[in-house]
Amino acid sequence: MSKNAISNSVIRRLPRYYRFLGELENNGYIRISSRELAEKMGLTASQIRQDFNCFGEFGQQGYGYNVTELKGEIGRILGLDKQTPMILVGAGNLGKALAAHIDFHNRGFDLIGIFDKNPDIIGTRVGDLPVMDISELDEFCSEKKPGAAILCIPRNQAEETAERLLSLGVLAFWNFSHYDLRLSHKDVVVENVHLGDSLTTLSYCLNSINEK
Amino acid sequence: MSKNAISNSVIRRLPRYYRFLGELENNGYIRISSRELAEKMGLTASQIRQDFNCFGEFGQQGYGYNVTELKGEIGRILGLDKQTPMILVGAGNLGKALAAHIDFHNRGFDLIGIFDKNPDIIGTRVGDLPVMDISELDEFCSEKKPGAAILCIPRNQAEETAERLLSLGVLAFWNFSHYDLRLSHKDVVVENVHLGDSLTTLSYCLNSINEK
DNA sequence: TAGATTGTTAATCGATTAACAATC
DNA sequence: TAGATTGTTAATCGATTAACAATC
Repeated sequence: MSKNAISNSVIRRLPRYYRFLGELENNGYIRISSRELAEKMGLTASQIRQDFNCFGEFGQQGYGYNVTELKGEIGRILGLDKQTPMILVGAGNLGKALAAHIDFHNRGFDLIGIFDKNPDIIGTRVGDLPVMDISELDEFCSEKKPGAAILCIPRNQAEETAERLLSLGVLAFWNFSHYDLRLSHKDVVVENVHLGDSLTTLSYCLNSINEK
Repeated sequence: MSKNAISNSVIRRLPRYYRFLGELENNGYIRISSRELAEKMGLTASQIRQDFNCFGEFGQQGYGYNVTELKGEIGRILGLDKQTPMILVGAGNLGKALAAHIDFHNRGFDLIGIFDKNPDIIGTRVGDLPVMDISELDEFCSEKKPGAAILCIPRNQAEETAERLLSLGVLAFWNFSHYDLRLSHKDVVVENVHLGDSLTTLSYCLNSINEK
């Protein structure tokens, strides 16, 4: 569908477009111009038009963009019109919070299994899913074929677990372990989330305003 | 301390440098060259030297960088040599997970208070802090003067709560509510975290490899 | 039709990479 | 001293912004 290679900067803005268009839709907007959207999002109209034109022509001269239609297009570009089965490995505080907090279905995924190795956690429920023993992982994957996994496990288990999941056919990782997963395998998709780095950035910014 | 305006791209890399240098230190490294560090981090040696030179001269020709010394310098740049008192507003799943999961002290902050408005949560403990009633917020802030806050509250309460905290002297926000905080106040520091956007990006990347 | 706004090309700006003199 | 590697300037590359013809 995409024309050429899409730059990372553009990709990172797509979910935000999708989010804003959803809000506009909820607020009853039927159409919006690039100029108006730019103002709301803190971007330039040029950039918005350039971004959209990576994927096609979604607007109409003299009119602008139809909000619902554009949201639909971007949703399809993001792959939100279908759901990839996903599992969670590591049901500690953070894992449970994500399982409960995230609207997986609207993000292109379906959370179908949760695993941990702690006997105190195994058997408890998170939402409507039971936490399973990590020893059941192989069997579960053979049967249910999850294409993606959330890693909420300690740093030192991340690489080993990732390798195991790869061999079981998992292609994509949402990785919260403090480890920069850059697996040698090609065609593996990783989104590393470093919450600590995010907070550290806040520290930098807070301190640099104090200096002025 | 900083020479000129530092670009956002550089700022975003600083926490990652800090993290890698910590690892190197733990693994017994005494010195490292930009070339070697670049290889480990997946950057170029040029970029690393450019980045560091925004802040000063931390290396030595013919030798490279002393790991501990460089880590110390970057830590100071990031403001990690002191801790800003911080509060958490919203002690649901995600709030509790962050309170338990994040090494605040090593990120330049000190978590000193947790607030919620749900009576079922008020009074429970998260780590060694009790969850306080949000009605005690004003008094607490007047006394303890937190400079930063984590917002783990629903979207529709984010702006109002942020305004209230601002009036109480809070300068910086680590914002997990699904709302792009861009407050009109100047000198307000915000780090918006959109976990949903991160997962959506994973969806895009997963789907684009499938197309090839 | 006239006005508005897109899609797209050209110009600018900023970030990354390459090169090399300085120096440990 | 010779070798290594920085700090820094210059060259390249890519992303953002400006401009405008196309067209609804």
